[in-house]
Amino acid sequence: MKVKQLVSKRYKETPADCVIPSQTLMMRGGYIKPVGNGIYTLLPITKRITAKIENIIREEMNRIDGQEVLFPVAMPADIWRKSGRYDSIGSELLRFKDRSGGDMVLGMTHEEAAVHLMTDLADSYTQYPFMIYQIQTKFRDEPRCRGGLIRVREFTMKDAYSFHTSQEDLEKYYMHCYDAYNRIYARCGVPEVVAVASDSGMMGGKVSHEYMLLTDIGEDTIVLCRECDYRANMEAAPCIIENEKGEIAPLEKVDTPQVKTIEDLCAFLKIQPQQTCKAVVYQRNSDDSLVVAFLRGDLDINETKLRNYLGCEIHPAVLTESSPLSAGFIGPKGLPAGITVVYDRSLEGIEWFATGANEPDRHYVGFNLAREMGTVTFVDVAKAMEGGICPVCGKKSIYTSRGIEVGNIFQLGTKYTESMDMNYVDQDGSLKHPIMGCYGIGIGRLAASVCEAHHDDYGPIWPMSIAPWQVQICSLRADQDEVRDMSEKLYDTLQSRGLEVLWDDRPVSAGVMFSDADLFGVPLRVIVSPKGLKNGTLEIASRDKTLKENVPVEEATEYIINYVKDALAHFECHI
RNA sequence: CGAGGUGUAGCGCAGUUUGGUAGCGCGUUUGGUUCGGGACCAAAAGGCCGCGGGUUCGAAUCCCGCCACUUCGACCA
Repeated sequence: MKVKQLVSKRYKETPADCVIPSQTLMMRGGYIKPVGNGIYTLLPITKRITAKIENIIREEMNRIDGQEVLFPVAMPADIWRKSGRYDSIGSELLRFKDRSGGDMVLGMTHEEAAVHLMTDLADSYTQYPFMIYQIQTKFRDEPRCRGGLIRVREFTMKDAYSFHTSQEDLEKYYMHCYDAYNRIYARCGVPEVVAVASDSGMMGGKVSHEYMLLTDIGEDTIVLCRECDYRANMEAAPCIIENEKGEIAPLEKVDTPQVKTIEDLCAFLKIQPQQTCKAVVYQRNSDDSLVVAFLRGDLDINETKLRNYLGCEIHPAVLTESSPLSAGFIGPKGLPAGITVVYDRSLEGIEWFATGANEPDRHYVGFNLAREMGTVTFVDVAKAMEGGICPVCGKKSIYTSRGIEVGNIFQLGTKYTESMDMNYVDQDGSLKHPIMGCYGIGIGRLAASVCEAHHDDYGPIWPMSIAPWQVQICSLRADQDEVRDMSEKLYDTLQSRGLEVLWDDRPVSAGVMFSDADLFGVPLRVIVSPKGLKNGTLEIASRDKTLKENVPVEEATEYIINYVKDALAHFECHI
């Protein structure tokens, strides 16, 4: 491909509203063009990258016996009604009507389609296990898109669904998939992507992992241990801390005028946040009934864990004048009836703390939960915190990091096969629901994440395995016959040897050519110039700046081919 | 859904306060000079100033309504 023919345009200036490096560079480099909110056209350069990512994924899915299929994007609502998700999922599921008024949806995930397909096809235990996957467009009407390809509404995803006749078999396969995913990220040039335990959310099921690229611009918070390899999403991480019991003292009600926050309370009483108990108030979405969660004052509530414990959807409460609760002065003792109360286990064993007295401008001090409230049930609903105790190794070595989720794997169980009534006949003649797993990777997000992980100020630095081209030829002064002839010969030879070559023979200044090359991010660059040819050499340089060498013309071809081959072999890829 | 911001040439922006010929830089086209890190000179093309209504002799500018995009938050396999 010649640069002058490439459908693409590079920009010197950063487009407005770019917030992360990959977005800036992909916009400046002519990789993507926004069409609407969270909707992008991928230009040829991006398509070349994503095609390679898809091929790597395909190889790895096939290696674990996956079979590629293609589900529809637009589906009749019926199968989504059958699973129950037509009603349970919010407006991120795009619903519309066809010409005859029938309800339709755009696929945001394909569990329903997978079960629909397999219901007829896998009716005997002898056919299990198996996995089907597809690489296809998803549409999710996200409320908030962000960061170029990092969070969009329409995107390409590899989604896979496995079916099993036992939990053991699912778990065995799940581990194969776990390993396959690690191989995929390594082969795409981001071995730093790590699997973390996660909350399975609306997907149902128990065990799940998210694959995270740890980076400051990530949207998720990851909890990690400095001493062992424990890693979990904040949503799923248990909060384990040590309590100072405190001295037992009589319960005392004190005036605390206008002291509404933990910070105010600590300043007012001259105590530490760990000596307080804070209340967080939610309402159930279904009937707006109140839920109060109490936790140690220095901790934050983990809504996901609270939601899971309650088993229903909730939202932060709106406390008005007429509310039975005194905002800022809520405590365990003397709460009005009819309110669900949840005690976080961070309160367990504290014998002295300050908390609200459920009347304006009053707090209790010397509160002893066991004494005041009797035996209560403690639940884990707080966010894990820096310096907390690792649930695996038990050391106080927990820290947090941000991450981009570039894939996930779930043990689904029978949620969909039950709701959609998919059965098989088992060995003993009984009807059973297959057990499912599902496994997703966002292709565009992965491409952007690789850019996020590997770039400099001037552009992306693509790994050889997914680079849009393997070699770029920069012809400085292509108007001179020697340069043009040498370049063309090299271009033809390399291509005939199976390499992917981008050739820039435009009559532009060296600065423009190099700046554009930086934005293309092609791993290996060959510079053909009058200066070099005078010495009988070509300059060969790597985009990552680890290589810069003048190679004699007659050796250049083999040098380049060997370099590319070696680099590809590192990723288990080949010409 | 909440709070902000922005819509002016392909891209980045000024102009709006105080109404009076629509501008600048980059990019594009043509000619010339340059030539190893975003060169220079000269000429040129390119705009329903987001949309609709209103005020006015006159609106990019003031008023009303709408739309879109966007940032932060809420939300999210």
